Amino acid sequence: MTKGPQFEPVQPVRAYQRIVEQVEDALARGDLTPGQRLPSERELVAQFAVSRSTVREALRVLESNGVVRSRPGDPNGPEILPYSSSALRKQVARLARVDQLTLSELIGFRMIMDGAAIQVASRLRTPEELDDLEATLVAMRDAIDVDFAAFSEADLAFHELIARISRNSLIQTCNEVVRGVVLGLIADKIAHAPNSRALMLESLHHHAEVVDAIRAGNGHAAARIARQNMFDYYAGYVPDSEQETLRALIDD
Amino acid sequence: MTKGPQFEPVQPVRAYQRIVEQVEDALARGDLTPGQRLPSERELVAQFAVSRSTVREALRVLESNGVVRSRPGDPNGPEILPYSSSALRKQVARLARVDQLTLSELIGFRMIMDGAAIQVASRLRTPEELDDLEATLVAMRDAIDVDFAAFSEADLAFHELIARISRNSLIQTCNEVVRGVVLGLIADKIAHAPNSRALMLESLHHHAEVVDAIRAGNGHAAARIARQNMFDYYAGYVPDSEQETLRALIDD
DNA sequence: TGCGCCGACTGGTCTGACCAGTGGACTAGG
DNA sequence: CCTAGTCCACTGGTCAGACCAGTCGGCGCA
Repeated sequence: MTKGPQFEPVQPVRAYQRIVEQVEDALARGDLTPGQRLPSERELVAQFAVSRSTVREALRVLESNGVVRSRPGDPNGPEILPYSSSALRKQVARLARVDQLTLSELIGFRMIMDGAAIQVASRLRTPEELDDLEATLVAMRDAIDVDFAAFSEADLAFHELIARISRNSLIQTCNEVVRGVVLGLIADKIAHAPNSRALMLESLHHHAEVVDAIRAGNGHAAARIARQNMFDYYAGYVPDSEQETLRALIDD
Repeated sequence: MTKGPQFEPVQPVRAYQRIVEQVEDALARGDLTPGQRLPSERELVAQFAVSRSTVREALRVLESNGVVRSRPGDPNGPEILPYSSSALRKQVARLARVDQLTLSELIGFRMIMDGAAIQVASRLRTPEELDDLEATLVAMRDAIDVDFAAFSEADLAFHELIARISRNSLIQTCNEVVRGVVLGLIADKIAHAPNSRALMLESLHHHAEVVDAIRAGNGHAAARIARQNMFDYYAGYVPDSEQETLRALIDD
């Protein structure tokens, strides 16, 4: 090795950090499963042989990681949560706010991501899954008559299904997370747009075309339509100067 | 509205949570910028008019979100960190461990993601960026003679450049995060593989082909080669049963 | 000028206390 | 017997004050 020994900066391990590790390891090993309860804070004090402040600092870390949730007064201890994308979403939302991630980058990410997922899905889909997609279209149609929130939920179900068909739960999670952040930024504007209903109908139409293309096994076409749809749906909310960048993503 | 009023569960806002919000808002507004220091804990106690325990619980949350870092003995207060993907990576790593995300899903995600980024990049790249890519290839060649870690770093630079050319920092972050998690799982195995050097050479060769295809403006070919490369590079580390799923991702 | 000591800080941890909630057990009243 | 109300043990959230081991800047000594 030409570089010589690689020393890393040494830093003390905090007690609360070791508690966090122990809990997360227990979760990874399966000794702890979602729905179970952690002992109460005072009980943890005894088990870990540290002070309550230390236990609580560890719990705050676990809580912000989406691992547990504490509820005051609950006779059972903190609850072990099932994995949810909320912690990831928080990170991405922070990225968007603090790191100047623009709306057009978020949308561009979705266009790329969703297009790729649809392309993969159009090859892997089983006949049953095709039926499921059709069913989702019907649900979307019905939801239009309710309100935007309902339509949005049906749309989410569609994309979740696509991600599931692509056999990759990370895609599903990513899609869900970024979609959540995007909607958080502009859902109100869409919901109150005067042509909201027309937008929903057009989106539904595009979705149907996507499903047709998937049925035909034409992944390229399906992905292209999906990207076009997302562009039409969202592009109005990004500055004109950035619209061109997004438009460039439509064709592959 | 046909659904009636939608009540949301009301839950008390904790003091430490409001401190977290205040700090993150200040960051979002730009009142706080990376590199700056927060006041010391005892000073924050005075400013927020809460106890030190509360301040510390808030700091633990901020710390686990990658917003600040505390160092004992530091005469300056906690440091405001620039955004880094470390917090995101922690989430994805947890997802991988706890939520049974498989290695093949992580690799599949990268194949899809990176392929899409390369496809976009091959259209958007400027001549200068093409030169930068060539330069990265040279760096990779040199790094092979050093060790695997160096090669890995040069490879990271290549992918960062691709992501940057695709004009989307979220892609870059995602790529970096998932790449980090994958390497964390199998870097040792690759580094100590007997044919490690041959693998690196082959990978370099593929990268060169990708650059050629990008220069030619053939996004499809570039993406396909990149996916193939990633498959060759990593597939040996996933169970046979899952290799087929990955192989299906190579062609588009 | 250079070096080492010192002291004023830092964050990490601990102790012990109080409070407002929660929910189970217990009890009085139907 | 069952219900409704009370009570109480316990929860997590917060507080005040203390000690410790580090860190680092400045002062004074060689």
